Amino acid sequence: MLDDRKLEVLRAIVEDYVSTREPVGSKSLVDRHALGVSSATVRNDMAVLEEEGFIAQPHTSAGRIPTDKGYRLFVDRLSAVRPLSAAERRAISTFLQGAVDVDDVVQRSVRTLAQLTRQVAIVQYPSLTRSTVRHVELVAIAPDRLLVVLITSSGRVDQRVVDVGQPVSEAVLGDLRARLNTASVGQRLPEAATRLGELVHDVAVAERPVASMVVSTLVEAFSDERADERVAVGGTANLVRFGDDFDRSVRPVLEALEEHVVLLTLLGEATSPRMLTVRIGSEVPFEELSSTSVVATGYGSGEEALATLGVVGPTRMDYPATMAAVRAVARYVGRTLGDP
Amino acid sequence: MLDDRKLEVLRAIVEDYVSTREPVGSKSLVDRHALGVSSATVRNDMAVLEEEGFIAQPHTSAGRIPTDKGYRLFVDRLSAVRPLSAAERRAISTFLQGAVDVDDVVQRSVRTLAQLTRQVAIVQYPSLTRSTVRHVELVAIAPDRLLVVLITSSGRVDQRVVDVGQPVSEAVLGDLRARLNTASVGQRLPEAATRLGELVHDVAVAERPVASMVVSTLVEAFSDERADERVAVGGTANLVRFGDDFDRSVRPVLEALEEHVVLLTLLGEATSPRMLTVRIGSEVPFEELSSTSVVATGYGSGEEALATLGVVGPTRMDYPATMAAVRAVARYVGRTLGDP
DNA sequence: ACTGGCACTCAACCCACAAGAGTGCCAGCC
DNA sequence: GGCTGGCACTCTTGTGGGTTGAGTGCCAGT
Repeated sequence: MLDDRKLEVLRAIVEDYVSTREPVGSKSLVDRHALGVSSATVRNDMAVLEEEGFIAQPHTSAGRIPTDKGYRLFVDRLSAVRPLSAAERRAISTFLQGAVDVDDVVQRSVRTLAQLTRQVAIVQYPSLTRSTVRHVELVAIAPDRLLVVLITSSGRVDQRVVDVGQPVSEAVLGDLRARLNTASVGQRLPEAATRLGELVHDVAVAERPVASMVVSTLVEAFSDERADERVAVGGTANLVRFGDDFDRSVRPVLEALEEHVVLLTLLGEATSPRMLTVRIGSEVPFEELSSTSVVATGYGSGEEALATLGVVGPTRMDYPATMAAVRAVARYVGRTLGDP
Repeated sequence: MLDDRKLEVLRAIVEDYVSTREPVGSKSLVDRHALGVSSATVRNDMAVLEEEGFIAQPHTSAGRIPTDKGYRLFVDRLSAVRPLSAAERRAISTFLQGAVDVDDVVQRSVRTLAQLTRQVAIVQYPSLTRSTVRHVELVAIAPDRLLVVLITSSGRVDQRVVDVGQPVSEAVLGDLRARLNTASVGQRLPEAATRLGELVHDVAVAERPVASMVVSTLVEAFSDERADERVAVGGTANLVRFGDDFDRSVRPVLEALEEHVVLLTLLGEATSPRMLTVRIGSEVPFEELSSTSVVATGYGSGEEALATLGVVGPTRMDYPATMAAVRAVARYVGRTLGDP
């Protein structure tokens, strides 16, 4: 049904439409791509492609534009993974080089990604639940009040005050501190949580209430969802491009992008750093964003993702370039943030 | 030169132009405002106002629109401070009611302000240098390494590790901790810095190096500029309004608003919570924003400002309403964040 | 000092027409 | 059977001209 040439025609249409932003006709197609056949033949192929739903015409006697289904086929089977230019690589690494802390890394990543893809970039802060415990600290700020400090591998610091209800001696505190650290340091937060839970039983009965309160505070800090939800957005100016139907629908898109929930849903479940998620047009789970596409991937040092990043742009985007950029930035960020 | 009626005419022009977004002519003016004179008279007045540079015509035989100078006069002398409606007040207070921490307050303020004014809202995080010290904590994480924790009145927590180069006994640590707290708690950060500086001389010679290192770490934390620079932006979707010349220039504005430096400059030196800064069109210190106006004010509990917030919108904005909204939100935020 | 009236200007709108790009289809060719 | 050239047809886009109407400036009159 779809022989090689028809696929080739589809690819040519996608490429031309992406670069010119105008419906592409059979004539200009054969001019720009050495297809080896006449425009009439291409027209026939296009008729088939249209019947199959891969392309459409905005109105009779205009050129064709790819449908979401067409882009999907293009992304899945027709696009080569275009490697980044050396200049682009250099840009990424120098941009991220100077970062001083997690916040800075994320900010710079957003910028880099937005500039590279000329689209809206979204970067999720490293997820607490995926990072590991680096250090736990206990401080008595009053005889019966403790300051609990949690430092994670991603560099985030969280601290809370606990009223333990009974005075705690320095010795008990030191013992508890040591136990907490040996049990949790180096662990993923969820595992650390279970380890800490078991730990309570090993403590002398007299100190058990204290230990249990401290542990539950820590566990609460582990699963603090707010930290998980932090997201940085950049390059929204790229939404506005001259001469674009996308242009009229900028407002809803901007509005959607101010909703944290939307951003998080867009990035989706953190995929493995090796995988790239591409959602095209109607595949994007928001009505307002149905004329946009989302390219996202997880980042992290190991196999599993620390968090997710990606870009949002018009369905008519340069997928190979965008995918390459997203993947490259994710790799660099993963390296930078992975195990500092 | 400018008698009362001419001022009245200017005010009518500003109000009509703001609400209709179309150049306003003499005829429609006399229709909508009971000026008590004929359109011909108004025409004469308008000719004078134009000569003086308060209004201009986009092209011959069109209505007049206010110039920046016209808006300036309007803001300075012609606009009454329109009090907020009860509903608006309620909206603000319920919006800010549920906030759980500083981050949350700021996020909610941005949203509230953006919705209320239908413009782009900017809220600066409470400035470290303007808040006070609530608590200082020292923790030995190794014999010669200390964790220094600083908690400020705005709820921000900052901690750093210091290598003091010599072992520190628990007794010395306790002494130092007590001295640090009595010297600094309740002080503004800059004053606290000087107090701490003096404190070093009172310490026994043997511990002076340690004290000095801890103090300099704290002082560094005080003046950490990054914390000062945090700014939240919201309501960018409001930039896009149908049928608007502003519409074409959205891109540069969006770009400008992604620059932290720009945002901070726009908010300007934190003014007293009682003062409202209005910068109109060309008065805004950025070329790209010369068709926008900025309304900003400081917020805080006392006389002096904790930080600044404001909105950015088209020069053709409803100044009285915007100013009232900015002032009201600032007041609520100041109350919420001032002395929690 | 204000008003009514009048001539003038100019953007905006409408309409009609031509140009151009693109299509679909068919008959013919290899 | 698949490809091509040709042709009639469609529909958007651009252009020119005429009209409309809001708005102005000015002047003579109250």
